Amino acid sequence: MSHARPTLTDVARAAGVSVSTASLAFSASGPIADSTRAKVLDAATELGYGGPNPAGRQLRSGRYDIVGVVIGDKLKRSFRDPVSVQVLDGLTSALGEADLGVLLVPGVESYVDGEIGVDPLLTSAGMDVAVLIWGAHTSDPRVETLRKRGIPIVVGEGNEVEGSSLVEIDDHGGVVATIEHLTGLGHERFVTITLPFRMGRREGWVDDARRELVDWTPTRHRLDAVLGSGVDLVGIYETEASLVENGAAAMRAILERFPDPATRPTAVVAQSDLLAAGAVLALHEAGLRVPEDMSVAGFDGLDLPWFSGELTTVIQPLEAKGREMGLAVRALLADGTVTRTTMPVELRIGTTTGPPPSAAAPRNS
Amino acid sequence: MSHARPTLTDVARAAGVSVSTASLAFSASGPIADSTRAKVLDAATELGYGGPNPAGRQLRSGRYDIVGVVIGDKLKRSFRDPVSVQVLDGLTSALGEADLGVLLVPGVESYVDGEIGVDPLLTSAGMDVAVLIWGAHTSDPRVETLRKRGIPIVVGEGNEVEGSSLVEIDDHGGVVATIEHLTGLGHERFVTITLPFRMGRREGWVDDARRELVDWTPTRHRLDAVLGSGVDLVGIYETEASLVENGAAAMRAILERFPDPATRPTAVVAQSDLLAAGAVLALHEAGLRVPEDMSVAGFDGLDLPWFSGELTTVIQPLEAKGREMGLAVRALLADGTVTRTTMPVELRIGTTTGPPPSAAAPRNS
DNA sequence: GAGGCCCCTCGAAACGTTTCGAGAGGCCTC
DNA sequence: GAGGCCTCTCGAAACGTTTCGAGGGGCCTC
Repeated sequence: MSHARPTLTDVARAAGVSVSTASLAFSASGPIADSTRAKVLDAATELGYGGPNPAGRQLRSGRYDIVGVVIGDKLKRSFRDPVSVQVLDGLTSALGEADLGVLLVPGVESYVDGEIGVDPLLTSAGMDVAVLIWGAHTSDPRVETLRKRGIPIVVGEGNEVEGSSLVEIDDHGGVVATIEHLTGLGHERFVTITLPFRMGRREGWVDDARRELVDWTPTRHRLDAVLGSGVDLVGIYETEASLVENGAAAMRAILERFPDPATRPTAVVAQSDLLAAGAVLALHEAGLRVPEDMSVAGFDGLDLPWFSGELTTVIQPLEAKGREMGLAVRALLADGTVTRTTMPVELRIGTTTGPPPSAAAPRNS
Repeated sequence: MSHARPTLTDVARAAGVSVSTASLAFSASGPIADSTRAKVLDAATELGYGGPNPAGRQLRSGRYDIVGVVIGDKLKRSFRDPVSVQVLDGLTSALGEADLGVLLVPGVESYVDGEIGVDPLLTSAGMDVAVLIWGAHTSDPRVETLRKRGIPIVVGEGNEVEGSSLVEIDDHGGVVATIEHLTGLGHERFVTITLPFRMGRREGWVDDARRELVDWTPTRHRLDAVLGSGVDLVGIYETEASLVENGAAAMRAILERFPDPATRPTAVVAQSDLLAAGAVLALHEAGLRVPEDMSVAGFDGLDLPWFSGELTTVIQPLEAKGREMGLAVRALLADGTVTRTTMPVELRIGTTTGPPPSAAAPRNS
């Protein structure tokens, strides 16, 4: 008796009220006299009652007040990436304001032979809405699972998924602005360093066949913007992860492939700031100057306190994007409103881009 | 009818079996003939049944299969800090392996006049165990709340909380090894840059009164190790957050307070790698060399790809610590076993520490 | 003083599942 | 051929809460 955890019924009995009244005292959702509430709360304290049992509440009300947040393929990668972290940050604060909890869900359990296993949490955990932070297509097995469970979805950076809310940024516009800035400076030969293409990651130069396999939306959008701009793109280097070391490795590969300064690409468009920063580091390592020998532009607008100089980059409102997703969740929860938002970006011109070397020191000198 | 979501009862009826048998087909926890299971599963697919309702399951079984992870005072800070991120990473993978979900819980809702408000999620969300990643004391209101709810606790880096599992690292040993390394090199005048002291954050030099107010366990352990080592500690600089910029600001304050190279401290013990890295950057900024003009040691063993050289630091097994917490959770869940673990650390001597300037260039030269 | 209205409290009915012990039926063994 | 055991299925009983409509009582107004 003293061992079993007290229930609302016990509290009600001790307070001398009905169970329904006791419930009201906690939920604050119905009319109740202050004196009655106090009586109930006192009885609760007396008995060591820790508040209504969530399971009971959830079952009866049909609400969990929990949002499942599906992050990249590995928790590790998502947490390491400041971009995801900032989005997550905006998202959690917007959800927290509505007293919604965030349940972390790994994206996929396994990736074997192209077969994607859905994480058990996605199939069994209680949640009112699911947020797919990084992309989804209609054929996505995760979408399939959620749809079957009747859980509404908010997608970040994905293809349009029927009946789901979508929040994305103007990737295309950002990259186009970058390219225009660079061509305006006189650049003619470009290389681009891309984010991972798809779940089956690899690192290296991209050929035509591989180019068709871009599956991850931001990668595709940003690559398409370069391809569509008509500039002379002499190479596409695909990375395994958006990290400094990957950017550095990419730059080393670029320098190795184009040893001759005369024919070397003069501008590098990296799809993320960390990749760009890594590229700059590798250039310095090789004794080259930025932007005198090569211009490097990034994407994200991260604040890199350790980076000397300032990256030319596309500032995307990461935290605001997260918040926007949170608002989309709340709209879905409030009245089922499906929304679609595109966040604007802004080109910031830093110290890592400048005129190409041929312009600064003409070939005939 | 076709509108309402089907329940297990509907599936059972459609499959021509009892509800309990249908339940067995999903839970895989009882004996059931393969043919029967197939029949149930087919009926489920037919009806578009997405699996057992979590609320029902939770209510009946009393298990949520969810672990509440309480992070620092602000989600933002935790996510920005690679240290937390790595711990979180290890924790989530260890929990994921047991199919336990991670519910993110902001530590406190508010901090006003020393009054700590507990986040509503802590009082109302369903969870089997709570993990306090960064510290707790017995009088902690969060501990109070959880105890009342009967939720077992795993604490990382905290005071011992009665009846809770604890996972910590050997802070003291790490700092002592650092100090010994530095005194061995001939250093005599030390400064230490500390992590935040407590929830009410401030930045600046620490006087005796403030020194009493250290509330955060790693900060206290590491500071006590310096104080107890008997070296000449000429200043304690407290930071507001463990970030590169805070370390740089601290170093600027140090250089300002000790303008004379002859009396300046020659060794800086920073309580984190980011602080140490920031300190090194600020030294370079001021035209000083590391370690020739000043030695800097950190703590954490982070991998900083952008840092030129290698930090002398104490390597703590962050991810392993997270995993260890996950194991503690599982032990608690399995049979209520309360554990207490101290993880070992290891001093790594890098390129940021060396003999003090007086030794390299004696005063009488 | 009576009628009406508002504020508060109450009882009953779900919400959908798992668990438990009982029991039916089939097969093996002696 | 009968007994026993094993495998599988079943029915009933919770699990603890919220919600809904009904209704009781007090106070204000006329």
